[in-house]
Amino acid sequence: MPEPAARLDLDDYLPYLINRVGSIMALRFGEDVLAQFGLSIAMWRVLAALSSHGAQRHTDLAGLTSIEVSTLSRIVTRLVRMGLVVRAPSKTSGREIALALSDRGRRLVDRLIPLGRRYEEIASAGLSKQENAVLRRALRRMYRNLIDAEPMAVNDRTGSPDAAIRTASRPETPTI
Amino acid sequence: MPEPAARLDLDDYLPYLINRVGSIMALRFGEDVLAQFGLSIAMWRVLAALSSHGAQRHTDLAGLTSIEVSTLSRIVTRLVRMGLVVRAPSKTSGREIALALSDRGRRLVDRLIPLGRRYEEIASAGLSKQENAVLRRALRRMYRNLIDAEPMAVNDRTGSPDAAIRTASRPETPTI
DNA sequence: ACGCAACTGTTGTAAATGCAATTTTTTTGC
DNA sequence: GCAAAAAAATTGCATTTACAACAGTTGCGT
Repeated sequence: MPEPAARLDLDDYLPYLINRVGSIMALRFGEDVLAQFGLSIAMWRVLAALSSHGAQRHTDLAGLTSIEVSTLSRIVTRLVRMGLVVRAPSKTSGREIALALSDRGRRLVDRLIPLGRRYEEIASAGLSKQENAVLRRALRRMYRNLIDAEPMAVNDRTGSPDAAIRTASRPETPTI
Repeated sequence: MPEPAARLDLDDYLPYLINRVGSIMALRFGEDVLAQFGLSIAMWRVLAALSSHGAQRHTDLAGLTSIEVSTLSRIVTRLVRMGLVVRAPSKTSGREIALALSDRGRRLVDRLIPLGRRYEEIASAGLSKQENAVLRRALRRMYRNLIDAEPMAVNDRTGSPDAAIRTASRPETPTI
């Protein structure tokens, strides 16, 4: 007997709700604001992370921004060429490179921040202070839950031979 | 007169929190579950939307999934080739519902739904029923707010009379 | 000191993505 | 009924992305 056909109501499914808000938010902010400055969403994320957390190594920045390292590498190259970011080889370690905002980059970000805040306001209009607080706490909690979660064994009937392998080879976990 | 250097605290910035949760959630579910079925996140979104909302036209499906129409077109082609989706030949005078799950597609989705639900649980573990409800309501409200919002750009002539409902159709790049 | 394993960042390459046509289908005005 | 207009769907093409391979560093155990 097949499953009782567990129905899925998208409009109450958390991953769907989150993706949908994220998509429209990026679309709007990207088109309405960032495009005018010649920036993509990814670039803005990099700049914002550097502004908020200060100078970072490449790998850490990837974790902060949820951008894959190789993708980030090219984005940073572009930001450097645009004069918004500077690369500073670490004195203590020959393999690490510290990334930081240039003066121009900092000035740009400082100009962008109020616009981002404004969009945040627009998005969360109508939410009470409590609701807003709950929302943020919930999102932070979800992130932690997912970071800490063990990979779920999803087996059909036959034992999958690679469960152990998958556990071992889990690269690319945005460990903040 | 320079701005008071409005500081941005990423860990309290809604777009950032949302993007971060969306990224990790997609990464985990995609790697742990979907990969074993030969599906990408985008494919799963399409299948889930068809399951939840029934047969859809191409454009509507794009709106539902926040996937750009041309991208969706190719994804659907692949799903059809995989035998999971059928393009209902739009009868000459009949209804114009073009895309639907095949029997095989429906069976697959029915098997995937509990797994998605499980991940939803994992993600929202530790949240009370009230918090969970607030979270969902907040996300729905944010979506509506952003759909309805006027572009706040500084230039261009005002009053875009195009009241047509805007649908998020961009990327696998959720938010900032 | 040595060698090997793990870390860091970059690059090669195939696949995915988004925009702008282009083609196909549906609606409309007469 | 039919041609024009509008809307929907697909495709061409340049850009972007992710995975893997690579090259250079560091750390650590022996």
